[in-house]
Amino acid sequence: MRVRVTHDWPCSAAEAEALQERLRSRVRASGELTGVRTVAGLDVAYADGSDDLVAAVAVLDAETLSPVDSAVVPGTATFPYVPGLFAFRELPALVDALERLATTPDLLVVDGQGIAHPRRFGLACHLGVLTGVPSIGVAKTPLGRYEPPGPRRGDWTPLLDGDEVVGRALRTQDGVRPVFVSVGHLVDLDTATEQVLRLAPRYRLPETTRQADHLGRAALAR
DNA sequence: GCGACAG
DNA sequence: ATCTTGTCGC
Repeated sequence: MRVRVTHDWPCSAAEAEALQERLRSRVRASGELTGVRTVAGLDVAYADGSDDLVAAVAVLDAETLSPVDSAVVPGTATFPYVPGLFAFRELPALVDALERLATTPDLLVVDGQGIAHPRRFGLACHLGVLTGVPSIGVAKTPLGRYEPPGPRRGDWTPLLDGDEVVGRALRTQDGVRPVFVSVGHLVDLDTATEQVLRLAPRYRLPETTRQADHLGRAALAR
């Protein structure tokens, strides 16, 4: 698929924050996603503690969850890890990987936050805006506060930043820790929740994320 | 002001 | 993110 990078790469934390403030206005946190045929999972694996990394994208059939396309590319993180600016570590390699895809997925499922971010512009929003493809963030740990949801698959509670609802703590399987779902771009929170549940019929994390994770690890081992 | 803080 | 032992369950 083709990705339109519409901005210069920031060279400092201040520039990166300013870019997030600028791009956040392009985010559309609504939409119901009719006719989703394929879903992409995006993940990055790191070589030990270094900045060498592998970006992996796994595209699955939305119905059967079987693989239909994938891309795995090596890269290097140029930004230090700073919560809030996390996207700038993984973005370049993930964009490379997306560009090597033979197809254009109908939905992006990103390992990290979307709107649930100090400036409402997490990695999932950034990728959604750059691609114009609907995106959602599924994080393993929250950036905001939440009360534990009920114990059953499908139970959820709001994820809060102050008094603002920025996402949901969602139980994807009975008795497992919740995942943290937030809107990336061109979808509403109900739809995002519904998609994550559909993509996680058996395990805590969506099948898209798991597939991408496996691809990345396998590439690191070589 | 201080602490907490996606991967 | 990544590093680990043991343990539980299909």
